[in-house]
Amino acid sequence: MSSAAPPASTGYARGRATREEILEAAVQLFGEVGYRTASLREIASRVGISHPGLLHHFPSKAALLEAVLARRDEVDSIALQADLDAGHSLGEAFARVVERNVARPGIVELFVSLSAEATSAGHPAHAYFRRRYAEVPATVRRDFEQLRDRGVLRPDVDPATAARQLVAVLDGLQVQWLLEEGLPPAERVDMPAAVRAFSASLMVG
Amino acid sequence: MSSAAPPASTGYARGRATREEILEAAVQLFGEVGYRTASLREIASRVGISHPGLLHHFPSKAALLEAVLARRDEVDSIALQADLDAGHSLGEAFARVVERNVARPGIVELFVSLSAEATSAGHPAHAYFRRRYAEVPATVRRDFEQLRDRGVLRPDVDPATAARQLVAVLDGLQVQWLLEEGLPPAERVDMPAAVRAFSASLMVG
DNA sequence: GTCTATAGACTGATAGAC
DNA sequence: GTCTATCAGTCTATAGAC
Repeated sequence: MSSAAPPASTGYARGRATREEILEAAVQLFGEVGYRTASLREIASRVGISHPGLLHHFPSKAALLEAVLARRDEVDSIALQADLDAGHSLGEAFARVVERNVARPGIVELFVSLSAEATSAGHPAHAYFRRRYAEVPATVRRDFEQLRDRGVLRPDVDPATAARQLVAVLDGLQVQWLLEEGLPPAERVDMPAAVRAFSASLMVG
Repeated sequence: MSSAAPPASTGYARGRATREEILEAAVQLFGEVGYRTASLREIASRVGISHPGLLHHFPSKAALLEAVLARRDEVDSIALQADLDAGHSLGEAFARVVERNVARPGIVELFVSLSAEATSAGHPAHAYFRRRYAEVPATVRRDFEQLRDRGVLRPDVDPATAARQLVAVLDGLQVQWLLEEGLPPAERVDMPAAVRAFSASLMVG
């Protein structure tokens, strides 16, 4: 499958490959300039097709955004679940998500740009991010409640507050990290280390 | 001065009033949809003039953005300094900044939108936010170092790491808070309380 | 100081050929 | 599945009248 196979009469294999390329280019450009400022023409030209060609695969710009978010969710949740299944704590699993993202700055840019943009009510990703920010801190809170019951969480730490703080630290560090682009690595935030340090500061001993 | 005075032959007083109105409307719209998506026509129409009328006061869109940022810096730094002069700790002064911002959601939206947008190298506020994110954590770090020397900071807390975390918590909570708009207040993050809780968790006993 | 008119460029989406 | 051509809308900025 894939690669340089000539377009078959079905056109199917070529179509699949292009769909992936489009999603990849869209992640990149949405990250660079945000959803609203990104143009279908620019995304299309980056994968070597015209913008009506792109619209054959995704019927509208908003549909393309939905597909981008659905794909990120799929990839991330599989990797996260694998880390949890391997016995890592939730905090450590988060740190490993960050570790992977540091290697793919486009993903970090995507979520920083989109979460800020989607803050406004009319944005096509508004509902997505509202759901995400309702669910993620709640999941972390439940995890912290279990840790508290097992005596692992520091007794003076409130699970709900700490969950919010962990998510906030994650998001806030990404902005700092992006704005330090080009600095010598030693002067940039070490995001995975910072996340681990914060998690550790919530636990006993 | 100000108010319903008829346009004098100098046109000066009227001009000053309009400049303030434009800046206010720009803060609002830049916050709502970001700098790039905001249009001069929309800002102009919100203050009841045409867009060439607006461009008489600010020669370009980027100049308008600069003026908005300069004005926010002025207002915020005066208020922050007043709190410090009144004997409040830096952490408490930050919490009070947040307290004021909660009453003016447009300001929170402005900084969340712009800091995310300005992450990309070509953005007209890129240099501004790079400077800001180099200076603010450094100032907090110096403050924490003094607290450590006076035995107020918990001995296991690293000033530099904690400074970064405090700034990150501030930024991250703003995103959470904006995405919880419309929820009953009890379910929304209490940002000032969360900032105070985080600051307190860094101090001894 | 504010306006109308306009230049010149870009946008998302559609029609229809191949 | 991809193209060219095009529609109807948007944008920043400028020219020039009043």
